[in-house]
Amino acid sequence: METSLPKFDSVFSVDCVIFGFQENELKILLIERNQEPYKGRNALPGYIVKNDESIDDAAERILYELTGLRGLHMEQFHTFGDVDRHPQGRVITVAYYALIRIDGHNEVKPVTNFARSAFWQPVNKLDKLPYDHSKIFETGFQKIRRRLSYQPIAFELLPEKFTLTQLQTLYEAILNKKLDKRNFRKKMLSYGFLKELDEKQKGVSYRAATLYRFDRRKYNKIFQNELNING
Amino acid sequence: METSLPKFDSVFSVDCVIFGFQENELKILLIERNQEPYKGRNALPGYIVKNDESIDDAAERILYELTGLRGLHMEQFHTFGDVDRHPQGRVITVAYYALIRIDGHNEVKPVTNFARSAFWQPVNKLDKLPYDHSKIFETGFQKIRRRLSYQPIAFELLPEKFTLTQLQTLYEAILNKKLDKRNFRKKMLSYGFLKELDEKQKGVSYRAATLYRFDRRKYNKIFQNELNING
DNA sequence: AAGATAAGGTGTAATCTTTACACTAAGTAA
DNA sequence: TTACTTAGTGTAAAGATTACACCTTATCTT
Repeated sequence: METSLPKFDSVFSVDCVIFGFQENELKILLIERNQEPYKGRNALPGYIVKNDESIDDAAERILYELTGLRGLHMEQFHTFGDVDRHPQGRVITVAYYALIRIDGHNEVKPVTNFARSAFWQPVNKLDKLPYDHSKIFETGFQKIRRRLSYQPIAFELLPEKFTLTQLQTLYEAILNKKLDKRNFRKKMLSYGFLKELDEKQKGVSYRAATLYRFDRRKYNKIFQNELNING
Repeated sequence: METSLPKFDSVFSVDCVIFGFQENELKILLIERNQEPYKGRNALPGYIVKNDESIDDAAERILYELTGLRGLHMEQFHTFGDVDRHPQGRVITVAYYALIRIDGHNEVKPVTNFARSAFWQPVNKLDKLPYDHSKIFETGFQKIRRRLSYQPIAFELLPEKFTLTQLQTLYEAILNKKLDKRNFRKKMLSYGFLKELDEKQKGVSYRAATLYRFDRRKYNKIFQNELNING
């Protein structure tokens, strides 16, 4: 299958691990490939960096072309450069992650026809991915897990208004362990960047929980200080 | 100066930020370049990755060729890919750092003639470096600083036998702040991976301090657990 | 309307960690 | 012997983390 493909010398590409949270599950964004190799297989959104664009710019462009998502804050986390990681030749790939709120405003849909479709896949229902994409995903997952333990990045993933239980469920999904409800709430509220709203959850068949909103201004102030203390 | 140089299409390179500790100063390893561009200037050890080697392997080889150092544990920390970061064309560079004990067994000396010399330069006496090497250094420095705050990596930099004051001075150099002597000692000793020796510091004109040795076995055990707790 | 169901919401005591702080001890040099 | 310089040590207060269980409130069912 792969032998008839053209050989090229060396290129860089970008691969994206985009995390979202939907129906109480942590998910990542996959595309269905519409090109050989691995045509028809699901993979991380990724493509080749152009010669006249920085890798950061490439990451933005590629994510947009393959999924329609734009303007995310993406962060580089590792570069994968094994000789045989790509069947067509030497491809070194820079991996990025981002966290995004899945809502009505960001339907995912490829813009070019390199991808046939884009969709959210729960992280614990991931099949083996082509190339070394499974390894890339695992590395990225570890990075956000570690990062969550010193920076409350989870808000990026939640809707604008959320309940404390949703927040906790998300933490549990990322950290992969149960947390104590009272301690979790105490700690989160103690940060002071959660604003309690005069609104309750709707459409549940039990007692509705209070909604909260994330106050980015306060968060930045606190996080700034933390940086200064450590560095 | 740069216009007469050959243009190439796109390549990957590796740059190394190697930290050492000598005479109570934190230093990094620089080379004097023996090739255009920037011939005669001091720069980070770095060179082009071959087409048939992984970037990790390339990092090892390049460091050896330019400085004579071998077998270090190097860790990738960031990839720099701005379009114009290299005057001759598109060069994306993967940056690595390592921590090393400077002692009699690792004289630094280039093996190829791409570098005229290799030497240790105190981090707070660094001039502006060519390419974006200053930025690469800064990023690497930030990474080890952050890493030090959750993992006691400083031992890599010290001689086999060291005093607690040396250890503290090193911490202070990396974190760039004064630490409390009593609290520092209490904390370091509480980890349990420092072994007190029956030996004292020699050649000082004041009361000699007790020497300690780092117990890697115990350290690994503790660090393993920490990983499990957080992940 | 009463009862069942299901999640929401709350406080305290014990333990551990971190911080702040200052003097005596020991060795060398003059 | 004295002066100098760094080594080495303890404690109390404040803060953070952990473990733990019950009542409340809304909805749904009968």
